[in-house]
Amino acid sequence: MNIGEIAKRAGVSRSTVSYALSGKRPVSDETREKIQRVIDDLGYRPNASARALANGRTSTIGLVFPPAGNHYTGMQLDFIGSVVEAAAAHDYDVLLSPSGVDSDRSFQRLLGERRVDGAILMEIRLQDDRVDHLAELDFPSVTIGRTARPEGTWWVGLDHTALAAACVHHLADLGHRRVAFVNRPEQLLQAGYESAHRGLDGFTKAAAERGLTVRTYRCGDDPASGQACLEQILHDDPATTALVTLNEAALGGLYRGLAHAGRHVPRDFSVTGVVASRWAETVTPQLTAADVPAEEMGRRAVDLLIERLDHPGAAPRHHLLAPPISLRASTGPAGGPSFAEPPTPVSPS
Amino acid sequence: MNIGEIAKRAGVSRSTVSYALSGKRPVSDETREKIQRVIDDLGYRPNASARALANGRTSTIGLVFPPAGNHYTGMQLDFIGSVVEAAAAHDYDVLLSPSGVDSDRSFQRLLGERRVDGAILMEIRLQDDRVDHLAELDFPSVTIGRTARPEGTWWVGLDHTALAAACVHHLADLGHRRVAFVNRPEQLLQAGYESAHRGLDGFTKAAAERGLTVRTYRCGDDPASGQACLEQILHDDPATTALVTLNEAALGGLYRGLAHAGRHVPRDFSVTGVVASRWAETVTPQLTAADVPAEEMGRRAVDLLIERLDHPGAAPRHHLLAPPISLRASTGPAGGPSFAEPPTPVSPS
DNA sequence: CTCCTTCGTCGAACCGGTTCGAGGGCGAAC
DNA sequence: GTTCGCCCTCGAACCGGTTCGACGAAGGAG
Repeated sequence: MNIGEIAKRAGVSRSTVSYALSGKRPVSDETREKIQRVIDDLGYRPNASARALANGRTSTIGLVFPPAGNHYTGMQLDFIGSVVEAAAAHDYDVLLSPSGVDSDRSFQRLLGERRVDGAILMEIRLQDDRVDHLAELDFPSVTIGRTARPEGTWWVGLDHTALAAACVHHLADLGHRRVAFVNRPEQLLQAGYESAHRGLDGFTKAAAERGLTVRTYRCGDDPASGQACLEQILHDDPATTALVTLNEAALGGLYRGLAHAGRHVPRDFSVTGVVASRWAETVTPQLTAADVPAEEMGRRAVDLLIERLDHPGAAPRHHLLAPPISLRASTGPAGGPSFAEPPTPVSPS
Repeated sequence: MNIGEIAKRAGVSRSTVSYALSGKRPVSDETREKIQRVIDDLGYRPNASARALANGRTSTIGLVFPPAGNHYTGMQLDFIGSVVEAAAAHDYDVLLSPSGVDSDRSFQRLLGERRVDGAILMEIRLQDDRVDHLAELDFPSVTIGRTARPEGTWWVGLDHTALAAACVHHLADLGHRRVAFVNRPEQLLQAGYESAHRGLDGFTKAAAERGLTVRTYRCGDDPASGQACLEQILHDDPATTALVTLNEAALGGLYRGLAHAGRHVPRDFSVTGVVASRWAETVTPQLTAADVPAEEMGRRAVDLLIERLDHPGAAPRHHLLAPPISLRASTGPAGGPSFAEPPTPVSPS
């Protein structure tokens, strides 16, 4: 079931079969039909490894996955799904690489062994050895996120600074004066994760601009940490009336902490942040948030990579996205109705 | 930077370099060290395509992903993560295939073009053309889930029948008599999804055994559908006091619907089901549920596949898992404390 | 009737590894 | 001093495609 077999049965040479399939040289109608008939009969498909060896391209892109052991968030799933889908539309496969540690084994596999034509990197750090390494090699790649100095590289990113600032302004406009910020875990900040740092910057600057009193927290990527973090917030400053979070996975715990503390959302306490819409709509009340357009980002990353592969030497391009805040049900005016309404038999969740 | 270059610089033949690397024939210490030095200097790594072509194995396994366009659930992410991680431990890469439609394009790519040595399939149906097709070809594969007749095949599965029954018994033991079942979407049932059918079976039989009054529902995989479904349940039978769900993605909506209807969980209404622990712990109150051990299932699937690849002709093996119900906070006795306790100022979420 | 194109096809080389059979060098046994 | 055997290394063939140069047949121009 290889090309020689097809050639033999069709009574032509191997090269003719190849040309009939690729169309790179003219083949007579008669011959082409004869070959096609044999191929259909036998269900022949050319061997991907042989093809990759011959023309130097694997038709596969690598998706460098955050290090395993972390808790994966829903956002990451959305990235993966959209990347796979977009790649399929361009006839590319996606190879998953659980890399993260710099130039580790699986990273070497992808590049050194030429398993992929290009790569998409997730979970970018401000200083990122992987990105530097790829740039040095001039290996075709696109990052989802950007380093401290993204000039001259290919990337798709979110304007975390602006998004966090927008959250602050939203809360300030509602009259909130004492606001907490719930960031990603300590270890991710130390590792230099882009979203955590840029989000914190945007929050801090906007809060200073509006003269807010703020406290910032780092919080583990799980509900239990979220709950603990919220208790800490209310312990440190019981007068806090709102929070901004980048921590999707802790969200359920933050809500639970508020419920346990007897703070009703949004009457007594407002919550907002930067979260994938799927999650924002899962919690009750639904979260007012800057929706991370994960699906669009994945798709755009693939499109950029394909462009880079098809046009080597093209000028670097990027997309910086800043989705608007979707108003849902988790924010309200500071102070709330302050019992102007009767304490109706509220239905707790 | 190919094997010939290494050979030339080390002053040996290409085959000697190959043997030095693979160890399949003895090579003198002196020669081996000389070769190793050159390899280290140049950072040489053998080309994966060439190697795959020569020895017929790609060191890659395919993960056949549910069709895109579906909403991905957290459970799927856990499967993917654990499969990638387990595969890396065996020095295999993972190629993602967004297949699902029977014998479609990307399925053909994986098998026909020999991109992978074996495959792991997710989202199995009771009658599954993909599984039949692979069995016919005797292509090494393992399914996460099992068909109606899994005898003689390799799989890792969950005993959905037993799990749903355990949920029913748990509720019946607490005194609930009118219970609803919230299944996956209509279209997945029609497609024959295993979990939806076996879960429904287990629920129905156990409910009959315990003499419960039940209603069953199909519900879209998103919060909005969950909320609508809950409204329907209370509309159809306001005396319903509990529900069992297989629908992770709708869970947030079910909770929201209960809150809107003024039913407190678990005082007025109990909720349980089969859900990944990560989600069960995210909602408030935390869900009493049979935790799907997604991480373990992914790992076992890889282990089985590797075993099958390493020992062609080995007797088919499988793992049927039935994790116990984790008691959390979403179920309670039917009728509840019925205001024996004072209506404390409950904190609504 | 020749000469020159054009068209369609073929054979051979190549991509970068692996593997098999053979052979050179050397020490031990006779 | 042969002969045998072992250890190590080499050359060649092969995996299954792609691609280049060449060549024969047919057709048009002179």
